[in-house]
Amino acid sequence: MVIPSSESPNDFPVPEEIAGLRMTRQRQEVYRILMQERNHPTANDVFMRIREILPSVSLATVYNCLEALVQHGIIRQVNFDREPSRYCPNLDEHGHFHDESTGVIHDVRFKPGVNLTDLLDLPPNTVIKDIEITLRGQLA
Amino acid sequence: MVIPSSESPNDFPVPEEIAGLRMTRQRQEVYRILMQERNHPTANDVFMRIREILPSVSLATVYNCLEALVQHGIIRQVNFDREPSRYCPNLDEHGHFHDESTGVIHDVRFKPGVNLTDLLDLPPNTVIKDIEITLRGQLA
DNA sequence: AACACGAATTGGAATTGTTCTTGATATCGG
DNA sequence: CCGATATCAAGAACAATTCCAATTCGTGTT
Repeated sequence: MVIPSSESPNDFPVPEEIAGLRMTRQRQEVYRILMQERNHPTANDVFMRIREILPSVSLATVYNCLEALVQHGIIRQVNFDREPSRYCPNLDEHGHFHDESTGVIHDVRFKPGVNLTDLLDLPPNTVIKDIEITLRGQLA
Repeated sequence: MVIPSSESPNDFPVPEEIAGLRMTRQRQEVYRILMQERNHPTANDVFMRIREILPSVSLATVYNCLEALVQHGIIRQVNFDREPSRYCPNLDEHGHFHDESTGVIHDVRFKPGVNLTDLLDLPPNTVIKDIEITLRGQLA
């Protein structure tokens, strides 16, 4: 059983401001939870975790914080089919492997030297802003 | 203005049964619409189109048909972020490029000889069932 | 420290795409 | 033709997310 602490563990520094975004207490906690739980939690997962420390936070605020962090490029939003969105603080270019037998999502790096857009037959003059690569399967 | 024809254009053969799936009239039409409109339509797009020919079809039936076709590997379901699902009759391995300025979705082939899983740093003993690669950007 | 103002937060209602439920209808094997 | 099974239609239900209005908070300025 997890006993909620009145104070959030300070495992790593949470800046007061990132990329021009005011880091309020709620945003700090949301970010901290993402850094701490590398499980690609959903908004609701974050909501349940944050209430252990800041019981008054609303789900809407969690969504607001997540969106603010995403907009400022501090975290990434990851979608699998129509499942609830998940959030990921790993900013390196990477994909996601969804293990269907456990439900766990693994980050997948590209092999060294791979530049994905080189391998695609893209229309000419394409400006790519974002790539998302997701895999479904099982760890046999 | 489009005048609904009482009969569906028979541009290509629609089998009576595919992969063990009974091809009812509704499923035939849904499939035909997807083959005809390569715009990656949403369920609602298909719904509006099918009513021109079969006015009694319900949205639920469109969803049922699309799901049946997806389950039997006849079409593919494509998701962009949290937007409505889109459907695609192109079964070749390919990605999707979402042009943000026009909203159009382009199929993106891999360059010849590219095997995506070779380029990824996957955990050992991984069985991949499905890969989805989506790109967002603009045609400059 | 008090103030003013914009930003952030809350809680609940609303929205949206999709799924479920129920009863009717069609189709298949015998 | 008959019963079993699959499919369909219509609308209600659902779940994730967004919107809204009211309050609170933070920050910069006197």
